Amino acid sequence: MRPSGQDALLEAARQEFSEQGFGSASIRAIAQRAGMSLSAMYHYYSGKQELLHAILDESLDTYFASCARALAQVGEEPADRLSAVVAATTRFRAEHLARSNILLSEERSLAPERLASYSSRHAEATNLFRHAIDAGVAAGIFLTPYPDESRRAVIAMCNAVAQWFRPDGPLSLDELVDRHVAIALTIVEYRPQRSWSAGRG
Amino acid sequence: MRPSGQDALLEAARQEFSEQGFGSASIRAIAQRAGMSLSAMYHYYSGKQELLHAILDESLDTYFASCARALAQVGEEPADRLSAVVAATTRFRAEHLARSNILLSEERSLAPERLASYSSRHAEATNLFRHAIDAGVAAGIFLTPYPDESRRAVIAMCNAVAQWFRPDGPLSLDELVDRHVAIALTIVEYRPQRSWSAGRG
DNA sequence: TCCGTAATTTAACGATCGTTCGAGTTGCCG
DNA sequence: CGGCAACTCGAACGATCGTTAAATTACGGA
Repeated sequence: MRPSGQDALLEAARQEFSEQGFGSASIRAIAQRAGMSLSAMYHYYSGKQELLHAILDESLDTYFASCARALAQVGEEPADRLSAVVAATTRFRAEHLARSNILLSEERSLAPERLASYSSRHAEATNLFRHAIDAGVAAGIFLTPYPDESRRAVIAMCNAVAQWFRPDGPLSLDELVDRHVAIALTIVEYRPQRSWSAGRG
Repeated sequence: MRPSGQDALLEAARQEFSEQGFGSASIRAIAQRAGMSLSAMYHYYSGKQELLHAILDESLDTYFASCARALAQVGEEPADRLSAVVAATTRFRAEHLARSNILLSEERSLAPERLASYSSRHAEATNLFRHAIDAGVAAGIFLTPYPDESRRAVIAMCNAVAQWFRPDGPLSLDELVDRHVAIALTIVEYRPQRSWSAGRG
């Protein structure tokens, strides 16, 4: 069976917002792309803004779930946690190009009331990187003198995937993820220690 | 004396396009911001598209001039050339936030006819990084196993500056440039050699 | 069967958009 | 002074925008 009205609508809106930008996208084009009339759309969402809000919310849910799944499979070692977050973020950017493009460029189109909650969740995502990197620096296994700039560099590397990656490109996603993890560990200047668990206290 | 009509118009358009996005920006708001009537604007530019084209063109001119100036002050050593390009790009992003935001997000708003020439110049900018990095890898002083992904990571780090940097922030621009250069050399895994000039041939 | 709710339709509203037109003003050059 | 070009203006055009209203169909439970 084909996707229900809601799903088809969100998918159509994702494509339009991602391709044209929120301001240039037309809700008539979205409805047509979803195979329904303009008014049918208003039965599900009360307007263009709520459509954007729904997309951003659902996209963040998907992203956080992906990060949580990756983090659940590793221990407390900062290198493993950073690797997990880098891998999850790179994979999300590549597998959800439209979602990522909207997340990364349409924050300005959010109504002021909704911007606060979005910014809060955005900061929460940044903290996933921050905690892993700061923990590694504190433990002496990440030698970078610039934890903040390193974090921004790692995040920027992952985010940029949404701008250039194409599924049919020469590089497989699995290979890209491995390379991004390696580069991220290079950026923070990861130097493994013999025993992590014994190093505490 | 205050800026002439053209300059005031371009500055106003930069602000509006950067804040609202090309699609959402109104040429009426731009004209008002520039202190002239709507029709006066059409005396200088034949439409919204040409306004965007003029901004992108002038921004790229400024960027390339900045890169050329930086490269003219260094020799042929790949590390120096990469450092120069990273410094010039980081500085440009920070000093021209509006220009950078438009350059990095409004390519999709360009008319198809003009997109070709823009993409060509954009690729030329990428090549500044590519040549420096590939030369270093070929010379054996950049040890990164992933020159392409390293290049994308370095460029992404520089580009991201336009999204978070604020002139009144805690970090001075000079200090940020130094850190970005250091991180870029870390990403490509720069290992200095005793004598570069003797290593040729 | 009847009722109520969901789902979907066509039509239209007011607003704003990019663009154009025609006339008016300014200022320089001969 | 006359005239031409650069410049500026208010008003309007047609199109499209987001949104709303009224009316009709589909359908599940009492």
